[in-house]
Amino acid sequence: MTDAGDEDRVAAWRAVLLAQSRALRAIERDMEAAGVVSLGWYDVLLELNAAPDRRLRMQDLAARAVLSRTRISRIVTELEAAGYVVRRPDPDDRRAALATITPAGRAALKRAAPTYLAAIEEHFTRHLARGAGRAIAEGLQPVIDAHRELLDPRR
Amino acid sequence: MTDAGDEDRVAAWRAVLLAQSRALRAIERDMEAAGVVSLGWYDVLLELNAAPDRRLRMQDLAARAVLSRTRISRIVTELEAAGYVVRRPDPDDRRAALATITPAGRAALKRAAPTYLAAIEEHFTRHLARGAGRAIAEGLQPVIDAHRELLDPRR
DNA sequence: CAAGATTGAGTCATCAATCTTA
DNA sequence: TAAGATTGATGACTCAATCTTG
Repeated sequence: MTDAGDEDRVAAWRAVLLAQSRALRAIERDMEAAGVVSLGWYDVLLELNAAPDRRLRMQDLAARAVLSRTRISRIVTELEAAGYVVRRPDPDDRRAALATITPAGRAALKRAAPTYLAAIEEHFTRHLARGAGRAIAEGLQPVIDAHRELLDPRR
Repeated sequence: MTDAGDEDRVAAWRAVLLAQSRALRAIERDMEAAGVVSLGWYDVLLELNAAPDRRLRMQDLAARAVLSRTRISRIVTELEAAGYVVRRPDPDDRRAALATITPAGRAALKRAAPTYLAAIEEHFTRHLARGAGRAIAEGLQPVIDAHRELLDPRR
């Protein structure tokens, strides 16, 4: 059953799984406690804010964020109700919907940013040894890229 | 709003988040397609199998696996119905429940192991550069340990 | 009254089906 | 007929309340 050699080969995977699930819970708790937008909302607002013209098609949003296509749809509906985003059909391809962040959305993002950054520092970054952050980010990038191509070959 | 310095400090976190969510989905799909136990079940069976006497209290199971205390309770109930685990009160402390893996459970674990290992290789490990696996595992360990202590100071 | 565990009720996320436009 | 997106139904997960034993 999973001998020592196997264990070695899955160690990095299990470390990612454990570190992520532990830190994520803690970060979400902090954001909830601070009364700022949830992590899901934050991620969507962050990507929209960074996008050209501050807007993105649903699909591109899903590819960038850590969320499924359907989940994006639901979250954008919530964000729209909160006034943080507007959704309009893409004039170039009327099947597509463009989500655009509003000034209120940018304000909410700005309010949440300090909590978000502090929580990541407290529950994740703070524990990393010198250089480990870069090694992790660069080490994992090929994994992320490989799956991005699978999802969306044109990128 | 999140300037370049901030981005650097959260890069490792976002990489972990993205790599985990992408790879996890793919691994779960493979296990589902192969008709073997789910990742949740696998994790519990794996920990039980590795434990002294092949058994663990619910709480210790939750601390080791990537699952909450309540979720463990639910999964153990399912595993028990499948005949993969038995649950008995701990004779030393009758408040506690001990979950023990059965021979059928070990067989299920053994059947799932090749798919599990192959999926991790295919969707995660394969993409890592030489040495990156170890750097990631060792780099993240302090994060995991920090949260373990928070959950359970005696360990 | 605290610790270990389970359960009822509610929330969140996903799949498959659907709607609309290309 | 396919691509983009949304939604209805369902299953997974979590919180708080509860039960039992220390």
